[in-house]
Amino acid sequence: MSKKTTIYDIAKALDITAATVSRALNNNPRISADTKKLVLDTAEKLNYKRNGLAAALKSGKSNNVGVILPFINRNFFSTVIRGIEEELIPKGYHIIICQTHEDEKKEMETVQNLLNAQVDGILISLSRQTDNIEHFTQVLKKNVPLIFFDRKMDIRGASSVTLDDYQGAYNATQHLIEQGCTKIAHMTVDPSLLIYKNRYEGYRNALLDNELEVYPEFTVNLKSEIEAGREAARKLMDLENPPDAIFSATDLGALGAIQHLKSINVKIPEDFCVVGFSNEPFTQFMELPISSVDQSPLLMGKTAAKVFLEQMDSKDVKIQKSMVLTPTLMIRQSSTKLKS
Amino acid sequence: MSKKTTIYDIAKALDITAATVSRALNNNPRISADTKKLVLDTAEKLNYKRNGLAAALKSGKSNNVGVILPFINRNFFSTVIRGIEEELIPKGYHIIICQTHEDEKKEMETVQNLLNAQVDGILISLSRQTDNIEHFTQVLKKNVPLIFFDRKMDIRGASSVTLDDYQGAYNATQHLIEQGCTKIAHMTVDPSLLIYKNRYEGYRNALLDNELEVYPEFTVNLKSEIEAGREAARKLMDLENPPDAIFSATDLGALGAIQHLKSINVKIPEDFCVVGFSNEPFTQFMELPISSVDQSPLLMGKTAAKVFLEQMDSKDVKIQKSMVLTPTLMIRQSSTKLKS
DNA sequence: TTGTACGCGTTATCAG
DNA sequence: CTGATAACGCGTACAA
Repeated sequence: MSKKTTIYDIAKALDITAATVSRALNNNPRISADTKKLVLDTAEKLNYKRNGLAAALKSGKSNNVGVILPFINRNFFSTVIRGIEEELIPKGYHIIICQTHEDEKKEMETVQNLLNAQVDGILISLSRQTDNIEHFTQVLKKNVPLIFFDRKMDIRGASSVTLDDYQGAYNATQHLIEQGCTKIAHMTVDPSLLIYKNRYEGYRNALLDNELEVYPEFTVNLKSEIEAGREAARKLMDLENPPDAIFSATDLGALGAIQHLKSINVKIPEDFCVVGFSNEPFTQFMELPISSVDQSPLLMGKTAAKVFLEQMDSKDVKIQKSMVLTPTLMIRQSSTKLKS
Repeated sequence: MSKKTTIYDIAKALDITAATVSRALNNNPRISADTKKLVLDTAEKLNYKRNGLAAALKSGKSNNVGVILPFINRNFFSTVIRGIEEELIPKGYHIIICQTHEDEKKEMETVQNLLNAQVDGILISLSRQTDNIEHFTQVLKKNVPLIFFDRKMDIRGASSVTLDDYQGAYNATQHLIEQGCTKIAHMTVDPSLLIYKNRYEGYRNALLDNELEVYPEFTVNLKSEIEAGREAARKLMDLENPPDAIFSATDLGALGAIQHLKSINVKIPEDFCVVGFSNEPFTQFMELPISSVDQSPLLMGKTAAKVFLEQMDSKDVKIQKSMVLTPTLMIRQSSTKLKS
């Protein structure tokens, strides 16, 4: 089981001091090429492995960053993570991933845990809108970079990388209008979350800009689940004056709606168009591929990571950056009434 | 920005020694209830936060465990992670997640990184079968618990939690036979990976046990992608004597096959049955729901975590545990020829 | 029950 | 260019 070899061991072997070894190992200029090579060689020989913890304790830099998000098992989020990894791992960082399951209390605990673990930064997608920002101010007080992605909160000192949800929704709605739809319904989730509020606004303003009426009964709340989508569609179609299109703020909602519509023999896209949001993979390979708004999750992750790196590079100067990515509408069969 | 408060600060405030504070904070029995309460109170008052790094360095326990897997953005794996989290986070552990993207070199690097970061254990799902086990023996030499899940490797000292892939495949094939299918093809991925080998064996033995012939040309390799599934199905159906059913080792493969079959107007399930493997969510909500073998990912994650905890609890005694979970066949429309 | 003293492995600041 | 020495913050024998 042989005790781990430390820089002290290799110092003894070379009859020099640990300080010199440390310098050799860390590309410190104040060392001769000869001894450096000597150190490196015997380090190899003794199978030396640097103890990250000790270095972290001393330098105050753990090389860990925390990523907090609602769920990991959703393509959007897991792809964001991938983006973050692609930027940060090559720089020697480790990613600690924590799921909140949309639980605010868990979010606060998690932030505390990560701070205690001395992470170098926190990238977070909010679990839900909350008045409580105490845990975030604590992060900032400790001078730990805090970057929101997708679901943000406006806090002095915190950066953010988000999608232009308003624009995405506007484009989707505009597209439906161009397909000839005039009675467009909207399925949203939790309007207290900024992203859903913005999607609603985009929907609403697209209608207004086209001089279409905004019927309150055409906007329904639902959870992001298929059953809820089915149920919501049922309600909409039971209206006296039912819609002829749905712009859903989630893909699963759109899928549920389509399932219900098919069950009552509504023809899509001929008589009814549907657009979802998130561009989850399944939207492509359904029998009836579903139009959806892509959120560039990979880019979002990479961008958030880069913002973090910037903050690290200039920790003295306080930077606060808000970046907004442009969404892309993926037009598929579910909303292709006109063949141009 | 106020420097972080340490146990020294709170010791000074109470005019006692840091050692006492430490004891109070760690439920050490050798302390009076009075001073303990006093310490806890002023710790609260001074907003003390324990420095995990320092504790880790001293105790040799980082409270971090590494989870290494091929991809995070696949329902199976992300759900395993969720299972691991549910067991380990309440115990105060942090989860460091690393993706290998099926790259063996990256896997080896990752293992090294995690060891240098002094993780308390490593849970891993192999990227691909490899002859090189050096990185694993290093883990074991350092007496760090190593637990394989799903994709394992037999190494002395390492534990594993896997699915009974053989049984899953056997059941799926048996089910197809019971539906009246006699010419059953199999789509596999990388036969060098144990899981796929076992699935093949299960398929094969189910045929043999039912006195059906095993045609070599009925087994095709593919990557786990839709296009590959389509392509493979095309090849199979172009045979002189084409199959009347497919048992695919992946769900995406099954989906691709179904897409091709539909495109050439083969009726499913009347004239052709398909079963996949993994029970990915999309299999349920396709227009034609796809039968699939469920792998109990949540349970697998929880079990792997529990095995890890056992190892930690008795680090002196070497435990090596191999657990095998039983798969469940989810029968859906794609293979329901007979209505019983 | 509490204090003393030291070490975990590394890095940084001095001198020399 | 290199050596000695002091931290980083905490835990724990040992002694009192």
